[in-house]
Amino acid sequence: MYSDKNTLISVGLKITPQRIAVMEALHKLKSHPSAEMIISFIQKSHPHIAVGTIYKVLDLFVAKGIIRKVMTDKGVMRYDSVLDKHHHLYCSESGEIIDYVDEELDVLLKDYFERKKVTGFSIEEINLHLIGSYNKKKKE
Amino acid sequence: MYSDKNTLISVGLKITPQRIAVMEALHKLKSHPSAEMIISFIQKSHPHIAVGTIYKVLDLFVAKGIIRKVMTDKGVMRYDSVLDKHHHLYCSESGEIIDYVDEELDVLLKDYFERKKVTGFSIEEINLHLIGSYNKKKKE
DNA sequence: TCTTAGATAAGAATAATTCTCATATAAGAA
DNA sequence: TTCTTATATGAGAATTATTCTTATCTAAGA
Repeated sequence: MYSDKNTLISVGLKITPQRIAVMEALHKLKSHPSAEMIISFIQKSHPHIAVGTIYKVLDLFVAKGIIRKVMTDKGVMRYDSVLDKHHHLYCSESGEIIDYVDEELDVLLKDYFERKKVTGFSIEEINLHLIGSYNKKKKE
Repeated sequence: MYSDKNTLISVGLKITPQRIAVMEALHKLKSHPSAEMIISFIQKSHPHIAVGTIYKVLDLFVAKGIIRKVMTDKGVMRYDSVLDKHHHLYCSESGEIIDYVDEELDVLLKDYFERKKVTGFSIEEINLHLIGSYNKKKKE
């Protein structure tokens, strides 16, 4: 797997301490962190890195395809450093967002949309969002 | 189908002109409007309704289950007045969000997750988000 | 018509993100 | 190794989006 520096080089970006710090934060905060979580994390070890810089670097990484923005209905930006095809579990209790990977599911959805052909709409991506909660099994 | 007033009454809310205006806006702006779109729409005909009131009424409607928040990766709140089970098409060009309804898809997903049983995670809702674009067919 | 619990207006406050521009610096050239 | 310069960053102001506060208004039951 690429190192952080190699990733930057591979997309034509200069290696700066601030960018390395952001990438580290994204990898260590595994749970699709919000901008605020990333900022807090970074400022613990790099208190001099400006908030504006972090936002700018995050936007740059999204633009370069190094990370992706995550959909939420909370009105805050969250980020995903895992680029491989996956879906998300949204814990309605904790707010946690967990990756869900299953190739069978991907095939199922792909087949369905090849059959169904949503008229006039060219599909680029299919994301499944599962809302639920951990552990407390509903007794239905 | 319920009228706006009946909807309010059915969830124990008083009928106020501001609430009626918000409901009208939600029904007329069919495309999962952002808070800003709703505010702009309402202030054309009700310039005296305060922005804070609109936000408060929207939150109240979400809390009462009259409308729902829509997931986006844009960091702004958008709302959905259609409560029936459906999925969304996200147009990556226009930003438009369109409802997608297909019972077969719902059955497919339900069956899949009954077989798969995501360990320790109690599913409340399954939402499919299709990202793509209209009309310009990709020549693959 | 009166009463009052709850709703709203207005704008201040907060939170999240973007912008500006002087200064710093990564990295290629010499 | 030093120099150069195109690009990056810091700092905080500005903007945008949303929430809070509280005096006043009002929906609807009595």
